[in-house]
Amino acid sequence: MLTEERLDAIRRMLDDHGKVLANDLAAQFGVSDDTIRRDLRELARLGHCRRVYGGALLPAPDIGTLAVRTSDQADIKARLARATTALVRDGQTLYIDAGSTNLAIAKALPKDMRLTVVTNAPAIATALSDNPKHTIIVLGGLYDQSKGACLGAQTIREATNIFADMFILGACGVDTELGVTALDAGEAEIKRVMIAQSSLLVIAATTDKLGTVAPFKLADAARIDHLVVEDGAGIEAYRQFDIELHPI
Amino acid sequence: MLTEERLDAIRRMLDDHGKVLANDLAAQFGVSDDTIRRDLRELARLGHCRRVYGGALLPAPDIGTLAVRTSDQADIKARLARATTALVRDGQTLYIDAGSTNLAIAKALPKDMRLTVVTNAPAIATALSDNPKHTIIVLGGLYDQSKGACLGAQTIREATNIFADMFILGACGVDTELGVTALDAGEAEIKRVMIAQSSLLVIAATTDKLGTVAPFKLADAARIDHLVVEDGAGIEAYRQFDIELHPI
DNA sequence: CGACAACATGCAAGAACGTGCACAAACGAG
DNA sequence: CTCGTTTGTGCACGTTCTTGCATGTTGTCG
Repeated sequence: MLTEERLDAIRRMLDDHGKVLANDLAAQFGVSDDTIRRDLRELARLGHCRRVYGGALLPAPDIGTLAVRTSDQADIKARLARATTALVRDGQTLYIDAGSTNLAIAKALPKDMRLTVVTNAPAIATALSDNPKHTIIVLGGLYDQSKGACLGAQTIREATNIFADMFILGACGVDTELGVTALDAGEAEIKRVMIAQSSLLVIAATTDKLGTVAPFKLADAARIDHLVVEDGAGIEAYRQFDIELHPI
Repeated sequence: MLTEERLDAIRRMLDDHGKVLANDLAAQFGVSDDTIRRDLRELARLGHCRRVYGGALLPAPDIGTLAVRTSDQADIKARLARATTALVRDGQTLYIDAGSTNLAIAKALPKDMRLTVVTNAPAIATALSDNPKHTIIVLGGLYDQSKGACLGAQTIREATNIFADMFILGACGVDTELGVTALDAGEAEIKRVMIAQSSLLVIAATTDKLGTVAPFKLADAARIDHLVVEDGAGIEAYRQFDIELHPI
């Protein structure tokens, strides 16, 4: 049997059953476990499966989805959230877009202030469900599962009617030279609108976002008003733009 | 059985019943208590459950009102959900409005069907985040914290543009004489629009909803196409309206 | 307080794994 | 045809992962 035939057969078995066991495959094809492991490694590399101890599964279950990202670096995000919510004043209207850091910020918003929160991330609306003093406006439209946010024309249309005191901009690249950037065209469009409709631009970012550049430009670095980041990560370079730095 | 399969099975049991017992799980999977405890620790670390003495519960505590209702009668709601999702066909467009039963239904939707789900409940959009074959449309607008849904003029305006094969109507009163009713005027308005825009009207209700009447009328009982309820609760009276009954 | 169940922790056995190497078959160039 | 190269495979080795058990600790209930 040719190697590629075997790989194809494994893929079919994965599609049929959702999982395969390395032992079974070795016995079934009459090859060693090592060969099967090599096959699974190759299939995983091509994104056709996800290796687990004992075999492989279809790559369907939530890898890299919001839940995982949320628990990632949870302590840092909580500290970023506390520092960011300190910038909020009673009575303000906030745009908050999607992202796990922004979700942490939403949860940390002071419950005793009257705030209006406008968001295109359903998870953020849900997180604010037990804050009776907050007015929450959801921007609807087509929901992008991987981003956890509503994107597209409908969402943008709704945003153009709402002006805010502050926009808490979610995960993206921040660079002194190339400014603030987003990974995705659809994501970028709604973020640009939110920037245009807000007085202050606030970014809370983990260190890995600093100095990185994504394809779609949102704004110059000078447009940023407040930057909340971990201390030490070469943040001094941002002072030249009159950005208020909040190291944690 | 692969470790990850076991973790997944535990998560499903948690979703269905709202709780799991370490002993039962060990017996059921044929592994030691220690292994189950390790699994529960891992699930708790990922935020999928909350460990308690003897087992684990759904992570209810911080989200307050909505979450309490969610874990309440979780067992019955999971059975209602399974019976309701059996009515869904590949390629259909569904309206799903807010409510803890509807959230359970959304989670139980078959992942292998291409569905378009339109909802005014952010929690339902979030729950469907890991279903890549589903198209999700969020109806935005002013978010009502106590209902967990977007209500009001903006939401209604968006709904008037979307027609669906089926509307899965959430918690309200159902009575043979006085029809389907809602507790709240704002809630009632959006529900009426969703009813008007849908071919089939489906209601999945716990027994306490049957025979109760709320102030705001949504539709006559005869408008209901499918009624999914617990068995025995005097459901025969609904047969006169040509409603398809699905006792569980 | 005492009995007992559930728990955390450390440890050891076995399974699964990655890596490096050797061998054989297939292949192309001379 | 012969030689060197490439590719696929199996084996040996050390490593990592999972699991169950033994230990001592903590929590629950009468």
